[in-house]
Amino acid sequence: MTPVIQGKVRRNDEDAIGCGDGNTYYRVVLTVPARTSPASAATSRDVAKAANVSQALVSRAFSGNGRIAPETRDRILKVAAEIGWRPNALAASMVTGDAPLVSVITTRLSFDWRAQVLSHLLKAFEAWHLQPLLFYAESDREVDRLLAETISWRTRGVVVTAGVVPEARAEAILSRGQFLAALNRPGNHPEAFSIATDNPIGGRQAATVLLGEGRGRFLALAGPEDSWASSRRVDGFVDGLGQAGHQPMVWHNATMTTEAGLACADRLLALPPNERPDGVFSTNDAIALGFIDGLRGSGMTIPQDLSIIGFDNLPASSWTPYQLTSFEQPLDAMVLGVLDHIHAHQQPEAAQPPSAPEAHRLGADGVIYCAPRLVLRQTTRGQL
Amino acid sequence: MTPVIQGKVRRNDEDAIGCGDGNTYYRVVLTVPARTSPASAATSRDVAKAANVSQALVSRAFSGNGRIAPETRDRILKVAAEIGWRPNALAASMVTGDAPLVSVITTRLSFDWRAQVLSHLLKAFEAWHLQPLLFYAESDREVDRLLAETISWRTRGVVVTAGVVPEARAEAILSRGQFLAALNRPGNHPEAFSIATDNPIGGRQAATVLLGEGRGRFLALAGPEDSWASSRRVDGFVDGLGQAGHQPMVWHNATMTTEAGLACADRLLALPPNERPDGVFSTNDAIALGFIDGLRGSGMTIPQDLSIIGFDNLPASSWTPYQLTSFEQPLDAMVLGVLDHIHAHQQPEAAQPPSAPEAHRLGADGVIYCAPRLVLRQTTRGQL
DNA sequence: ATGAAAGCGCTAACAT
DNA sequence: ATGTTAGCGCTTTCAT
Repeated sequence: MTPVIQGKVRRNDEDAIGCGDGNTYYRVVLTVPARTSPASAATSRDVAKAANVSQALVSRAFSGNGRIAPETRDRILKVAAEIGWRPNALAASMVTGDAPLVSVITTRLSFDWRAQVLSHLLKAFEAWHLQPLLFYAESDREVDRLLAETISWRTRGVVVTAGVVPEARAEAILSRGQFLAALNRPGNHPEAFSIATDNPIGGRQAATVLLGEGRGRFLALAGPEDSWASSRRVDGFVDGLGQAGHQPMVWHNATMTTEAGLACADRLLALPPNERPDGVFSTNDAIALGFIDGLRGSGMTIPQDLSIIGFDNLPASSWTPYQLTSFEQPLDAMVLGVLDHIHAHQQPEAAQPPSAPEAHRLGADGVIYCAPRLVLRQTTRGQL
Repeated sequence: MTPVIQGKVRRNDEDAIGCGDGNTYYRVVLTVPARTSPASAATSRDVAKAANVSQALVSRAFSGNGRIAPETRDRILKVAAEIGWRPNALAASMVTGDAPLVSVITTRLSFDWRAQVLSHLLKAFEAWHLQPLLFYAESDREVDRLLAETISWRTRGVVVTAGVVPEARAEAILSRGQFLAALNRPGNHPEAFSIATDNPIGGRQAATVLLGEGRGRFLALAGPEDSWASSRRVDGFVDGLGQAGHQPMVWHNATMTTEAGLACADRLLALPPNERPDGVFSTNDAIALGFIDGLRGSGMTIPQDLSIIGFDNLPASSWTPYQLTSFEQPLDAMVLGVLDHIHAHQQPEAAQPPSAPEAHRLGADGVIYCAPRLVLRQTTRGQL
């Protein structure tokens, strides 16, 4: 079949746009005629009629619940396929009071860890026949509103990967029997599930590495002060250094981007050489990568003059010009943990220990902390 | 409120895991008691009872359809908020035969263009109060199956950002009145909406730039042969060079990753110096970035010995060590186009010209092509 | 301005 | 093994 546009194309010559590429573009309006028959959606009743059975049998043919003769089943399935009918999951959820739907709160998928999180989550949901309904928060302030909108869809629960969960909202969600799973942030409720990278440990390990190199002036490149993960990483770093009698400078950044990293490099270079830190821990890789770029051409060399450790282990961190020592977040373990929780929520009787194979500890705040994995590269010279 | 875990923590000492970080991790099993009341979900009837009105009024209070006294409305809204009730969108869709749901087919969100696409789409949906239901395809082979699963949810239509849409499937979707929007791929049906980057134009422009520099030996770093976008970019490149009497080598790669780019660099370096291409067009930035890294330390300098142009304009392409000349895909225009189509689909009578401000042309294949934007950086020395 | 009642497309309990 | 029936929680006529 050759796809042929059968609509009318309206081309306004006054809308011609030259692009300097030797081509002329037009604003084009394509009008495709609507289908003659608005396709009144088929129902199980239509299938039943066509297969000469009762409507209930159609339901049974697809669900597998209740008795049905195999040959009847096959006939129904064949007829349904011809008509192009599948059970309406929305209608089914009316009756059963449950749809295999999960709400997911996410935010801008920039060049960072978030896209990876979402990707892993989506893959896991697909594997478990859970349908993710996405709620996009442009800023953290919108998260609570989205959490509220979530309830219109009567999903099994909500996975939060952005912003903070207000206590009252957590209670509201849990009290209607939904699960609440917070990824890399506190759940703010005793019954919420929360799993996160062990940020303080990462910070402490970073301190250990830098101290082991004999560094003496330390700097933490942090995110916003209200960023939970970043703050915890700094806490651990401060802690680890403190035990050795050191204390780092902490530079906060409004955004955790490469641009912020470049600015931090400028700030460092503005210091008198003898006051410049030589042991830097960045609470994410994006800042660290920008920082490294900002130091290029300044005469400062890594790791001779300065060591730097990042967090996230982005793909770019292993690229030739960076070779950034970093922490890999235990993404698989965390996603596994979330799915374990969802299953346990669905079948409380069959509750089994979480299958996450990674090491983890339970914090006093109810958060399950999974250890990050240190990936040593060329921006440090130490061994653990 | 201090979050206090009230469940029992079971700690198996035999599961102790040392991590070499001075901490000991345990596999921890946390048992939180189930809520005493399984929270039988509230319904509009509960709200009605509490507000001393009929159930129908509750519906009117929220929908705004039908007459209702303002004070009654306020009372109902207040009561509903106390109870924590919101209209069940699934139930509503039963009656109205329509839910503000959109299916989105996506795939692995790796370090590439896809995360950006999804991010923009999600943001647009949020702005238009459309709820995206995500379908994740680990490989292109799964796309058709997901397309079929899509129909269980009676969404308004489906946006495809991965894989190919079989003609029969397109027809099945469209025949039930759903829209079908393909992003950066053909819709394979006259009534499907398809919008894509003008890949051939990009390829041709790349040729123009490289020819303008006086390059004489050309190479295209391509993706798999069945990649629609990559192939069209190569087509344009071959075309543009052909008009000047040149012909490039074309190296196909199974994956369009930095790793593939590194391998291509090795392949180039294995050629005798006088046979090496000096004008390279990569059909995506990831390959180009890997290629640049692969050339480091080889003695070949960019853009003296060799120019390279990528496609996608990834964030990393503007980083100091790369400064890659590239094409920015007209993402905003494409997403806008998709949303225009969805609106037109919903209200055919109010059909209005697409609001995408970018230049675009209508291909003979029914695809709306939006011009990419050339971003000149340091891996080329030419001017357009 | 409000209420009563029908019914969306299904599943599940019950009857045959 | 199959059919009949009663809803699920809403929106929407239609009455009052």
